[in-house]
Amino acid sequence: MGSCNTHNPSFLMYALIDCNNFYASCERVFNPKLNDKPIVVLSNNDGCVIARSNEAKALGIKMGEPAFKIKNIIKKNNINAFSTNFALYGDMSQRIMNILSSMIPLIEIYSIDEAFLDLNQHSTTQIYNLCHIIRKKILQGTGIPVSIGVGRTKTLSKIANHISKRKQRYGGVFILNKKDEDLILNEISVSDIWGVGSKLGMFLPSLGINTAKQLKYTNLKFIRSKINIIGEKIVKELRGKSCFDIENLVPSKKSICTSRTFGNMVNDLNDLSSSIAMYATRCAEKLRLQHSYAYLAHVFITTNPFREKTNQYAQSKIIKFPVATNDTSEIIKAILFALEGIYKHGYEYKKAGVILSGIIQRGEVQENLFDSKNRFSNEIIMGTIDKINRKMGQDIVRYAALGYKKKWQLKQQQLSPCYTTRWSELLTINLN
DNA sequence: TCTGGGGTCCTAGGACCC
DNA sequence: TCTGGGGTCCTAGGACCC
Repeated sequence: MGSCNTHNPSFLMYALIDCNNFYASCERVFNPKLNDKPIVVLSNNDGCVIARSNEAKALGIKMGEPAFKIKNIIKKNNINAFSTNFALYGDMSQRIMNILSSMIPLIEIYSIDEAFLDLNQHSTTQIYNLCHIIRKKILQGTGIPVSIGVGRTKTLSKIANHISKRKQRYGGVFILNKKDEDLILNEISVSDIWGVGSKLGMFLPSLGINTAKQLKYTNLKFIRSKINIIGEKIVKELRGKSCFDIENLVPSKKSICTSRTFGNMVNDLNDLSSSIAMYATRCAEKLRLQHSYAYLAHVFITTNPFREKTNQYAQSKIIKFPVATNDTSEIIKAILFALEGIYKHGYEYKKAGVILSGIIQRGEVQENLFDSKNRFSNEIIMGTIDKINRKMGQDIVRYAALGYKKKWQLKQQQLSPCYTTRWSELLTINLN
């Protein structure tokens, strides 16, 4: 944890580039009929709204709203609803990040649709021109519109981005210069600051702090005592002292989770076991992908908390491996054993998951004197399975515990084709 | 009426992000 | 009837040690 950079020359600038309504825009790229039409993208099981086009926002559809509650609005306004297509969004994201990397030496891929850029080598005029070129290149190369905000710290660049996205007149690029900061921060509500969530968004106003400008001029020690060290860093960032650096190296994950809400209620232990075995398999794959090992595995099951009238049950268990592992069969075995311990007959289960933690790198694995496993040959087997499955398709080679009948499978009734990642689903254009 | 002090490590839970 | 998924960091408090 580095301390804040107190020598932050005024020419040092950060940019935040953010794709506009990313998932909705991805759907649009391959289906131009959707231009100017309202679009929503739904979470797994077509459950909640997780992305909206501007037109859908204008119709009053809220983020996170359950789909069944807005069925009528969707029908009445001919809103195009899509199931999530992460293969498509992930691939589009990669293309955008590749374009950025080719133009800017230091970038941080912050999320699937956002990146921070280090622009410290550039003057304000250069930055302005560069940002417009970036927008144009991404639009030409991928069809995705983006907004760019520039400021003296990451937090200020987030605020600048907020403005560029909401005020059409800036043409998608807003540069927050030092002299204008107080004026702009005065217009920003504390709850719109990066790092201020729902709880702080209510708490800060109770202290009389309503705008970003008010927070900026609040005493540091006061904030430290009332909130925590992150609160203090946010204030410093608002003052132009950079506390959050550009992180251009992708750190390996410290925890790996695979969990799903089921398409249908599940009450049978066998069905639960096959789903859990599948999640353990995905987790182990992710673990091997970053060449790490885990010594803790966590399994959890829960009934549907929204169904208040039915009996509720939620339980979890953590298993500690004698030697850190990334072997799918070993993880499945441990997880299924733990599941038997927490499973209770007579409940309708709605969600289950597996989390791996205690993650370490290859060289850090402590061997155990009483270890009976042949870890060397297991690694070769895992590597081979990964290779085959990557080439031939997920779960072509699978453990028997996964089964084939999937009562718990997702509902995805509005899935768009994988235009960019599956040969059979490439877009075809009729030239007659 | 009184019950040491200080350090480290670990973990559960909360808040935040997209 | 129908309500997502995958992460990170911080803190408080307990266990343990000297």
